[in-house]
Amino acid sequence: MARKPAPGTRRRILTAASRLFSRQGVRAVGMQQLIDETGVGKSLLYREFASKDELVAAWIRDSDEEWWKAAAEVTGPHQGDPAGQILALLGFFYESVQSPEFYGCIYYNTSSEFRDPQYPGRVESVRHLRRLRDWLRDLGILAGASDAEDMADALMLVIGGLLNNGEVLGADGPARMAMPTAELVLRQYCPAPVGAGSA
Amino acid sequence: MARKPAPGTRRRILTAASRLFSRQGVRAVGMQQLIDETGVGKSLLYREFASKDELVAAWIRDSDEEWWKAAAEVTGPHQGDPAGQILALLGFFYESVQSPEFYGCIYYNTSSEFRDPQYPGRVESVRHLRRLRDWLRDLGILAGASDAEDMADALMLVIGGLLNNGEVLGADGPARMAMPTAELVLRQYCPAPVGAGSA
DNA sequence: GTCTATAGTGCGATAGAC
DNA sequence: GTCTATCGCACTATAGAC
Repeated sequence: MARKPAPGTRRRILTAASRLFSRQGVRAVGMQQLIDETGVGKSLLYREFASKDELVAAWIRDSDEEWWKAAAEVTGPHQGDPAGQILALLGFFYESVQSPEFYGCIYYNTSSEFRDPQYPGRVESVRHLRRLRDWLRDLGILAGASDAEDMADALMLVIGGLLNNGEVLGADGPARMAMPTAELVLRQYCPAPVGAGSA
Repeated sequence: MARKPAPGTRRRILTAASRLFSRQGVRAVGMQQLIDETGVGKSLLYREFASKDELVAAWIRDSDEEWWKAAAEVTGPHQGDPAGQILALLGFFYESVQSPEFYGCIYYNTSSEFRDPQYPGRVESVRHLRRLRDWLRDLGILAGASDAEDMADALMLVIGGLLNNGEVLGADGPARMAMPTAELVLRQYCPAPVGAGSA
């Protein structure tokens, strides 16, 4: 009889791709490298992912999915306190920047590596960032922000600055001001953002 | 006697390199493309720049130099008003993001494309961003900021967020909040940042 | 394995200043 | 014509996608 297809091959490729792409960047990693790392054959790799472009897109989609799960875990304990959820989210970002495993935000980085708006990995990256922005807006509405759209965009500025400066200048560069700056933005737009009594 | 060396060759290569690298990213542009665009011969190109890495570093250095000239012009009219200089600088960033010629910040982008801390183009990029941060700190001191280091880092967050979100999400995304957010930061740290009378 | 593209080298031909 | 900067092309070797 024929050999059964090994389960989890796709997952294994995705895991290796994630490690290599996020560390070294997409363009710096060849398909051969994926093959060497996973031990998977070329034919199988190309059966799972028709092209490198498609693999990149699948990696971004997969990371996006994982990210939302992690974000839900982080904000879960602050159910019913949208401002607290926003701060918890920022704290989550800040932690990830401090990790030795942080090599920059894959959504910003992949967009920066591929400028063609049609490039699948960029399309997925942009989608992720838009979703994040919209989530912040929704939380802003729940928190009673005077202008949730403005607040969401201002917070995206802080997040983008945190992630990108964190990669280039390190966690003790501008990144260290992410939490205070996010709180400043939150105070600007929300009636009683955090456990702050009026002065 | 002999043929004179054509003047401005190096400049011409640098100009073409700047156009292509900033638009498409460094890794996406081949040396052959530079040769085609400039009409320069391969041997001459490699005489001016011993390697692509060196060309990239020279391009970043050159752009850095140009940037500081432009920044001086922008802040010049606000001599003696350091808070005004900071706002003018932020306005300058915001304008560049709105330009149709904006393809993202070359310093953040190049750092994101090359993760090796030793890569010359990254070294130059990091240097540029550090200088910018230090300049903001110096302006903060002149403006009487309560904590100029914190303020400089917070402003770097806004700038990084502006430039990177501007490239990915467009000038009417989070980028539009750059000026209000910078003003918010400035008000937080400076006694009388802009023409703001106490309420 | 195949085919393409890349960085980088080197040489002969040519263009131009004297 | 002489001399040289520069171009254009052929070439290697490596790495890439598929």
